[in-house]
Amino acid sequence: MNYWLMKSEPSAFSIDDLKSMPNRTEHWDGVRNYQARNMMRDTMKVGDRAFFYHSNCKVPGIVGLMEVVREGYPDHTAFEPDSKYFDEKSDPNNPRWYMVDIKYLRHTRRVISLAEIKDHASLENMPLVRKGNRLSIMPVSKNEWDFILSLEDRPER
DNA sequence: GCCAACGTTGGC
DNA sequence: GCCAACGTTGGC
Repeated sequence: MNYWLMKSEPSAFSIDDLKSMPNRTEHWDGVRNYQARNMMRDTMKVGDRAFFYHSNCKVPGIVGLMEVVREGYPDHTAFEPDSKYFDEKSDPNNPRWYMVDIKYLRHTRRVISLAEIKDHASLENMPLVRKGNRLSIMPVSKNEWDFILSLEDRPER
């Protein structure tokens, strides 16, 4: 099983939005970065787990857990002229952008903030805390996954 | 293939 | 709102 971290701005799509969807499931559309695209298209598998990360907000951090329930398939919003994710260069016969379907599992018992993640030496290799990294989807090692989950029941600092 | 200009991301 | 860092674009 692979582990991931997926960013979303809560003002656009939050973990509560995901939880409120039918079957608590939604497609993760709008990713327009090739590295992230490749991971969704080639690497993410049904059953993989992912952290839901709130970015560009008051307290950026990990807010919940999700599960991949459908593997990479073409992101149809790229073909819709009215979508904010429209990309005229994405040809339906040779789609440029892919997405996966993701299901809400639960909120973390508290927000694991970016500031806290930065404080732990065992998490220093996460792309999330590397300078200038802008990947919206990134792999998480099993050790990092387990360590972050262990933070949940430590008192908030 | 280089690189300047531009747009976006995202923390602060 | 600011701005550093990065990816993309397009002229040459």
